[in-house]
Amino acid sequence: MTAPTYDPRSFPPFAVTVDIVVLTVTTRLEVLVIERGGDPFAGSWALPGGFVLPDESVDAAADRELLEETGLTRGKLEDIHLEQLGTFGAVDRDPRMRVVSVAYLALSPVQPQPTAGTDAVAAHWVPVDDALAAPLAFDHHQILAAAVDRAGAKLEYTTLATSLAGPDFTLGELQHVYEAVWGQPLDRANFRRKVLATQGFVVPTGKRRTGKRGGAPGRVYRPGAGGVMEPPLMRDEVRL
Amino acid sequence: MTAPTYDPRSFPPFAVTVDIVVLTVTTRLEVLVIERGGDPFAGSWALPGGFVLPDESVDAAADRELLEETGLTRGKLEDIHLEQLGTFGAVDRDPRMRVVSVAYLALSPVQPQPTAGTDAVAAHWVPVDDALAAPLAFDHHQILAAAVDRAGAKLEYTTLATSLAGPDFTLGELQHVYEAVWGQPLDRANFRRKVLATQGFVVPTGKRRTGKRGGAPGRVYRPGAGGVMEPPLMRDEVRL
DNA sequence: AGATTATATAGTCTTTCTGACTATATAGTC
DNA sequence: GACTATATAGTCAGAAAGACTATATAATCT
Repeated sequence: MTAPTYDPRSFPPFAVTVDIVVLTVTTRLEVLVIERGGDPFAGSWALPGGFVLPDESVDAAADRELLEETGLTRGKLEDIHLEQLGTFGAVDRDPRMRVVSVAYLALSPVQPQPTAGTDAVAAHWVPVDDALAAPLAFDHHQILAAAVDRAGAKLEYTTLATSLAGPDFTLGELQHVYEAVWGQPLDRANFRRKVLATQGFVVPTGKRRTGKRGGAPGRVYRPGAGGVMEPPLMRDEVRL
Repeated sequence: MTAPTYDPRSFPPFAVTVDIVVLTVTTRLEVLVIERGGDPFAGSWALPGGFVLPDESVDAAADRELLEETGLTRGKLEDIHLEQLGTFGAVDRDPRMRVVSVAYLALSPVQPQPTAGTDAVAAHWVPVDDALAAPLAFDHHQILAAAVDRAGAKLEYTTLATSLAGPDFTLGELQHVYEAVWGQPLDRANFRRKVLATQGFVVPTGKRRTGKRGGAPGRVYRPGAGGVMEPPLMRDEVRL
């Protein structure tokens, strides 16, 4: 090994940060970004995030940052799916110093007014397509792309879409989540059949709700307990 | 944010390491472990790994460690699948200092005699079941369990099993890879049908090979170019 | 040598699931 | 009141999987 003995007194010091891709679905798939105030990448969009503190785990840092950026209280936070996405550790990903960033994917059923961080930058929701087309700071384009890929893949074999569809939803709204994330239309009848046949996907509430543009009022469901769909719900192709 | 402004001159310093779960299939699923020489966890098994150096990316560190531990040359390394598994960042995962470890999963078609590291510890292959039953150092039990889960899941929807089956293999040997990773028997005829029907899974070499215990000589295949299986090849249940 | 055992390969049949499609009811909008 | 959007129920053909049978080949046991 090039590194000598595992010695507590001599190791290369790194900064470790967390970056969070918070996705939500309105009419389209959107992501929470902040506008950078200072250099480098001043004025560019970036993902919310920050340093991991010495006395907190990396996962706890992600929890904390999500809370701080979205202003969500602890109780509501439990409704937000948060999972580790991957770690990005290129040597020159931050021009100032050596930073290793652990990226997280969060799925929010609501779009809270984001809180501007203490570094006084604006935070807001933007369509994912716009964010991917814009020049993002650091390697955040790569991170965002990975997050969208992961989200799309997870909708195939888990019931995670309910995490994006709100506290309750009609099957039409749930279908819209799939179509927004996958960027492709689905057959309504077949989608219904699959969702209703999957144990633990949705739970009927007994209520009905009418959409904005008319149409018959659909039954309202809550997220079920289930996790894995087997066999999966599949899309045509994976968009690259 | 609790952390003040993103300031290059004041950040909490972390040690960043990589840990590698190298899996292979012989008669069973096996993992490469090292025997720790010094404290903490002296005498315990641990995953191979080491510090990320200041001038290399995290991915490059994983490449390097794999090379050093297995003694594989660059050319052969290309045959070994290596992917990031996840990052483990609990506050007290190393009793000596704050260490964040990026874990990798490697799938080796061969079992090279492992090289003892410069820290003079023995490295050897052990059955995964034994490793999971033994008291592993640090949080390596958790990492190994995550690796086995990931490997099992990936065999379902990718053609990655060929990375574990050797440079060439019969369908019986490929089936044995699945059975070793999943810990469950598969129907031979149905397995053949699925593999041969999946584009890019295997490529016939035209040769035949006889096993150790007799039986008709099977056709020998090479890994195909394909990546994703759709629909996936499924097992009965996910073992937890 | 012949029986036994292990493996490889081809094929059948039934059930399940999907994709494509039709029909009908309900609610808002032009 | 016609039109449009949505919700829900249902049909039908094809694809795929699970369970199973049959047959051929090679090593090993007796």
